[in-house]
Amino acid sequence: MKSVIPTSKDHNELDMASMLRQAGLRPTRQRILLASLLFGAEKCHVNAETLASLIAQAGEHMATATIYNCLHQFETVGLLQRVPSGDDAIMFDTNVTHHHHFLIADTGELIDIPVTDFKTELPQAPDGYEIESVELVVKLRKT
Amino acid sequence: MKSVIPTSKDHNELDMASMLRQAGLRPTRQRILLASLLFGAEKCHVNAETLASLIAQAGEHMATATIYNCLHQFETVGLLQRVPSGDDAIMFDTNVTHHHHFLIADTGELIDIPVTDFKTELPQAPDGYEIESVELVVKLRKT
DNA sequence: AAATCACATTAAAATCATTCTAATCTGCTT
DNA sequence: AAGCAGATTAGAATGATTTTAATGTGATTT
Repeated sequence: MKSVIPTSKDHNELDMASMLRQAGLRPTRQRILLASLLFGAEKCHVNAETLASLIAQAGEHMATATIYNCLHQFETVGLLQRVPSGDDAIMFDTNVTHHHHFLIADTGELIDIPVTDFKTELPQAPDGYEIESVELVVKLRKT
Repeated sequence: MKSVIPTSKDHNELDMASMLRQAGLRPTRQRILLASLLFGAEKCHVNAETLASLIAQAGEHMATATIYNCLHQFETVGLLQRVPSGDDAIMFDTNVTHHHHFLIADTGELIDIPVTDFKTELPQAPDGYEIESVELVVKLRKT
């Protein structure tokens, strides 16, 4: 017999489903799972591999292609932002506000820098072009 | 009978050989060829594929692994600098001075921005770390 | 100038992240 | 409940890069 009282898991899934719907994405089982993993906690910087581990840890399964599809769809609708990364895998950020990054040289770890932490005077865009985005990466090494 | 008068090609090769030696690299035939292609002209932004084409155009041949090896060695000794790139291939820059880049969104083309073109007030590095490098990428799209 | 040795180069296979394919499945509307 | 567009799937394909294990080559020593 299934309980009628919504559990916190159910509640979370409802949240994620409506978030997805608002973003114009059909709330499928796998998109809801990914959304829970990404937006439920405060995990900030992920790539496909990170997510695969989280999914496995949660005792679930998902095709690799689906993970990539969803990451790109989430990016397209503005739920995620692509970020520069030291290594070869594509990294995404759940923080979609305008901000920059510290990149720890030997680990590849990323740390957000709020834009308010410094000011930049931008160069002029060449004729025929306009500025789409500005990304600053400050690479750090241990002292 | 071999001429004793150095041709301009010979001259160039001598230049490249001593450049390599100064950098602590043995001036092998393939490193000299690559150096000529990279530092002889004003080609600025290259990847392994670009180089392979240039080599083919010059009527020469080189193993792919050698191209990658040399690119990494040139980077290690400071003859090249790695630069961020929109696509998946690793890009190198023959301009090793401190500067930033415009990245044309749809072509992936890079354009140097001299540091003098704008000022940046850097954020404080977290405790235990120091700033190794600062890279600003201004992404452009056609108006 | 021959011998030597560490380092380079090589072709081919291996790897790794990502994308494609073609078949099957599933939210959603009727 | 039926049908359809869109989603997911496993597995094959791709493309950049790295590894492997063998052979070749600069530089140094004899």
